[in-house]
Amino acid sequence: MNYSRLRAFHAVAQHGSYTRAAQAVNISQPTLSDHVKALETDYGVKLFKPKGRGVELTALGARLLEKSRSLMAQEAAIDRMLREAGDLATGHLTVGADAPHNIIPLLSAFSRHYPGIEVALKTGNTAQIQRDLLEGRVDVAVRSEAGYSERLVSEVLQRADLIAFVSVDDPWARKNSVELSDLVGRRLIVRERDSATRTVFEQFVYSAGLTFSDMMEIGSREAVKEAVAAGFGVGIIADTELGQDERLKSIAIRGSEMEILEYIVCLRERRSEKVINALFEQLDNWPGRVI
Amino acid sequence: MNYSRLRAFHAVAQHGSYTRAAQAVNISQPTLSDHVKALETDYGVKLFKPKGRGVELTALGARLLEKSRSLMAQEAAIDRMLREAGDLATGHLTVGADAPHNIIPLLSAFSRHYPGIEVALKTGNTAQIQRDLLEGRVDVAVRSEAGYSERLVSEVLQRADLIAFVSVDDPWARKNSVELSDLVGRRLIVRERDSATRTVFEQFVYSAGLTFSDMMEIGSREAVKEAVAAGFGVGIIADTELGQDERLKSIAIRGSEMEILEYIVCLRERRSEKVINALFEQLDNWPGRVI
DNA sequence: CAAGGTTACGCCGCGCGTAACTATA
DNA sequence: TATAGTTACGCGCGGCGTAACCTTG
Repeated sequence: MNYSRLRAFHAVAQHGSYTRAAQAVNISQPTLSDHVKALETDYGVKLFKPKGRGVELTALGARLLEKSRSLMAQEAAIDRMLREAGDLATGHLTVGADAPHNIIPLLSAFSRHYPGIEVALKTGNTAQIQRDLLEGRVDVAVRSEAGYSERLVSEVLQRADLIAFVSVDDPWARKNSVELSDLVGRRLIVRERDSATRTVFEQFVYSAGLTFSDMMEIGSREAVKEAVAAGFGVGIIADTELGQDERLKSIAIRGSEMEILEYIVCLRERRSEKVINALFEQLDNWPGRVI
Repeated sequence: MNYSRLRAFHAVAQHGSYTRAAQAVNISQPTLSDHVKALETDYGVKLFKPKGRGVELTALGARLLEKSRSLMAQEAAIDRMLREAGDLATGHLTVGADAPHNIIPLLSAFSRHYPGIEVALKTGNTAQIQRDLLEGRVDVAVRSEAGYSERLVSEVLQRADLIAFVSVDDPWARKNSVELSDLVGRRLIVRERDSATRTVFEQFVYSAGLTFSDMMEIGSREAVKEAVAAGFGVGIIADTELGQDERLKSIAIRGSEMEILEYIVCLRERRSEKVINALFEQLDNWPGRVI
């Protein structure tokens, strides 16, 4: 008796369709098909029969579903018990982040608070992090958009505004703020497409009906700062990310609030795990949290 | 929740020791240790505590054992249901044999009787077959000795006697029987050591206090026959294996009944599986069976 | 032709064993 | 010193996804 196979059967039986089950449990449909077939040939039984262009349970399949329900319930009970029993004296927490910047102080505090928990931080682009999260390779993720999926829950980690910044040698170095439209004449230094900063910025630019002809695209936050410091043009960045750099001067952008949000996200079904819950609690009590 | 890990915990908890559990479930002890540790660190809990030079359950471990017992019972119930539901209209049966000779007619009849069952025959030496059987790569095995292990059950497939045989041109070709001691002066053609035939033969020779100086060892049944047909000497073989060969004459060996048994063996816990049971029933009703 | 299921195939990680190491009586 | 458990490490199979194919309304 192989549990992967039984789980596959269970999912298909409960959803009444391979396709829907595959979506629901986030496993490819051919895999489910394989597993169910393996179950059937191993025991020499028939669990589903074709119906229309879908499938339906055989009598035996229906009996099996009853039993598998009860088994899954048992499993859930065990899982719940163990999760509730965890004392946070030991364990591990793996965080995935596309931009590790804002999460680090939180993790450092968390780690001090729960010294027995091994904390790991995994970086990657947003898509990688998303997959890692769905497939359990990370416990929580830090991302710039809230969860798309029904399967995810999130809380705001940080709220920031996009600002412009220039070199202290720049003619604008004396300004404290500009209009979005003022940027049109300048060369802009921005992050690559599909970075959170860039996405938000372009969205605002678009809704303001503006276009910029002279944009320089640079692949990392640090490199953007260096380029601006070297006088290449006006940088765009989240205010929290600018840091203290003597060579740079920040400039607010009036009128449009270019808000950029960062979320901490986890799978809904794992939200209640002791370690994950502890992290969210840490966040709720976070003095440095700007909302 | 990972079932391998839970099973590992269950085994260790029930047997009260990693070592004993490892023997009982036929999994190496480090593997069990790994799995239990993974369970513990994943949930941040402690399930066993050291005691003397063994381990004992923690309070949480004891609670988990209760639940895991119930889950294992559920599993067994599902397994039983599916096994009993099998209708032998489809499925598969893999047989391992060191000497495929005697099993083939049985399998052929079985296959005719249950055309939906895919029958496969896997050959190999006795040790390989033994491992395949214990690790589930074959459903049943055909072997010359009954199961050593408590975990195996067996039935006699065939009972045969060792006989001598010579070329029809041999001076002995007119004899119908000889004494074991008569063989001393002749060159004997035998199978390799650790073949069933050889093992039984040597055992009888030893207990009769005889020694043979002129033995020719040949690596296959067919090659032995060819060598004897070519006049190299006197062959030793199971009577059922001689077949019809115009060039050969069989000669009984008087006095000592050199009996050689072949068993069909399976894991005790799988004896009741529909397909396996059907094979044993086929054997019980086997007209060609010589006992 | 579109929606759903199956077959074919290749990759990767988990589960496993072996061997070396550590600890306890 | 012997027995029980842990750590280290490498291998192979099973679980998985992608892509192509088949089937039914």
